[in-house]
Amino acid sequence: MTKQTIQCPIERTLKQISGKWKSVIIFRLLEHPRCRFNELQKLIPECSRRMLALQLKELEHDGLISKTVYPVVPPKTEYSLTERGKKLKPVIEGLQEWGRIN
Amino acid sequence: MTKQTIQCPIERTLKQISGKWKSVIIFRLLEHPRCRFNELQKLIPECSRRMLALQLKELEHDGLISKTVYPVVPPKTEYSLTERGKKLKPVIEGLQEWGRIN
DNA sequence: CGGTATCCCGACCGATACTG
DNA sequence: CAGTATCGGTCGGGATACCG
Repeated sequence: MTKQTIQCPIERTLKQISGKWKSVIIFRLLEHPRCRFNELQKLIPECSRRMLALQLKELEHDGLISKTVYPVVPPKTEYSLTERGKKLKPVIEGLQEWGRIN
Repeated sequence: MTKQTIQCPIERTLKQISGKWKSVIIFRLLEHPRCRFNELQKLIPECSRRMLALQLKELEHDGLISKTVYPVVPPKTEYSLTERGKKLKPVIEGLQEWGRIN
């Protein structure tokens, strides 16, 4: 879990999106709503299965994404952004844009 | 120095602003241009002198802030945002705003 | 398929002391 | 005033193996 020593809003936000893969996961989920675990893996190949699971868990805990588990065999899950998570769109795009031109 | 394994623009940006105190330093410099070392310390009291120096050095290295050293005794330095750093304003404000209402 | 469990190393960061 | 040096603890995250 994220270490918590939050002072100001900007840090609150960064804590929630600055895990190693979180921002990329959110970014991917913005373009690909409702992704399965393996789909996310393919979209972010450098991220290990372990880390993907960890980051997804934290994002879910922070209420940025939600997880749907279908009780089937083999297992099937789907991840999507919550309303709260979707509100990050302009922020994520701002980060993306600044990084692109700088 | 920041570990570098950059894939996409959004991560480039986060690498540069998500050090423990970087975002706050930038935020402070947006409202208080041209800050001395001790002034920043007072603005961010929870940040140790050591960490402040480290973070400032990385921000300078990444071209987000610039440092002016006045050759006087006792020493006097001033930190301010570069043009590149100032362009982060909307991004930082976006982070701030999202954190404030969420 | 969608995860956990375990081991382990290096980066991050606090505390403290020293310096030009 | 504006830093640097050193030590040491914590923890993020990689590699690998296992599971329902």
